[in-house]
Amino acid sequence: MTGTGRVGLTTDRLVRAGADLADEIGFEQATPAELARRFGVKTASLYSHVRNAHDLKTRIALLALEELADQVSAAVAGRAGKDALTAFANAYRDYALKHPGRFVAARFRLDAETAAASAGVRHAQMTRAILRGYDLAEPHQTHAVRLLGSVFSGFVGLETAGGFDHSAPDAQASWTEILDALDALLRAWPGAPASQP
Amino acid sequence: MTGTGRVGLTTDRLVRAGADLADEIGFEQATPAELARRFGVKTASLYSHVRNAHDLKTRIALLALEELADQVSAAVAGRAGKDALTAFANAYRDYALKHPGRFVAARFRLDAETAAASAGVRHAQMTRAILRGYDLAEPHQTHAVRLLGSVFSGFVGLETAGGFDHSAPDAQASWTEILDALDALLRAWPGAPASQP
DNA sequence: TGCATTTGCCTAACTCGATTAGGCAAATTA
DNA sequence: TAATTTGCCTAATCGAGTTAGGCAAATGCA
Repeated sequence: MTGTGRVGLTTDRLVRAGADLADEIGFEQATPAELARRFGVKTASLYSHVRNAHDLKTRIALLALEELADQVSAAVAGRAGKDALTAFANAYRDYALKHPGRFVAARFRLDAETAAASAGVRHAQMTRAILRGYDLAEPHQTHAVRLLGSVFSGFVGLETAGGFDHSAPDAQASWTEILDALDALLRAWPGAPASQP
Repeated sequence: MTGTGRVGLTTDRLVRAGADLADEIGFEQATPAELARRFGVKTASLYSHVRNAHDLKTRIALLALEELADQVSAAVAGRAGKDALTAFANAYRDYALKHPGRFVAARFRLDAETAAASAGVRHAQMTRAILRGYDLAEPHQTHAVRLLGSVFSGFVGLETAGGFDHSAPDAQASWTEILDALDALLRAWPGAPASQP
């Protein structure tokens, strides 16, 4: 803002500020131009730290995936069964509600190799870990993993998009009951043996 | 493309072409500039038919919602119970896979009044109609509606984003089993009375 | 401490998309 | 055929993204 010499730009600072920006004004609006404005710097100055606009978004996405994986991982640690399921789901949803821009970023389309090196794989691993508390053999386990991913991403996506805004009851009530339902479903997954020794 | 006089632009033709464009190159890339190029026309010429870029996207979204509601409604007609559930889900998913750009458009954030006047309300009604075949009193019914919406939108969203691309088994297998699971879940929704006269 | 080198941000310049205002010719109507 | 409407164009502005090259501050080294 003040025209004072160097501001101390860094790829990392840009990405972090970009993520904050995304939370404030939306991931799509988190552009190099706006970011430069925030730093009191000319847009061109960003280009020594970030390759281009797409690169910036990719880095924000990777940061969000990382943060989200950390939160979920911390929440799930030491829990099992429904307890773990709930902790996972709530950590995921809470992150999305607290960081809507980052959440959108986490769903940004990454090219295959970037995705493979991202924290997205930790998400998959953690989802699978949740199912350790239930009795699901393959391929049922994979199907269940995908169901959980679908429900979480779908519900939170709809919620953050305002999909539940103009109807009762509030989203929280549905969320709680849906987690109960998912737990019941996982314990009695059709086609999988009910473990009854 | 040929500089021949008038091309016959219409709001309707623009929106329809815009939807096709979205399916080909992505909803975000379905811009006035690209659309004008397709019609062999200057960008400025679109502005007598469409207010601006946002208006264009809104209209594409409304078209997609309408089409999707029509497809789903046709598929569900005359069916009940699991049959209806499956028909609904498959119509929804098939539409998304065949029209990825339109599907993204259907999830475009509309302002409240536009949304209220859109075919989005038909979607909500139809989802609720599915549950007629199951025995769910309020508020369970609403929670179940939201679960279904979450699963469908979540699964298809992940699938079209390539989320299931690099793992076995294929998405279709999971989809089928997830529908089985949802049916079972709806028939034994926790907290709701199992209708056993 | 002084100099050389790196490096960070700037200016300048270009391209392209969105948008508005106003013009001219084709289509429509009478 | 004359009058009017209407459709697409030209011209022009603004802002975003991006690249190339410059100058000064920071840093490294003697």
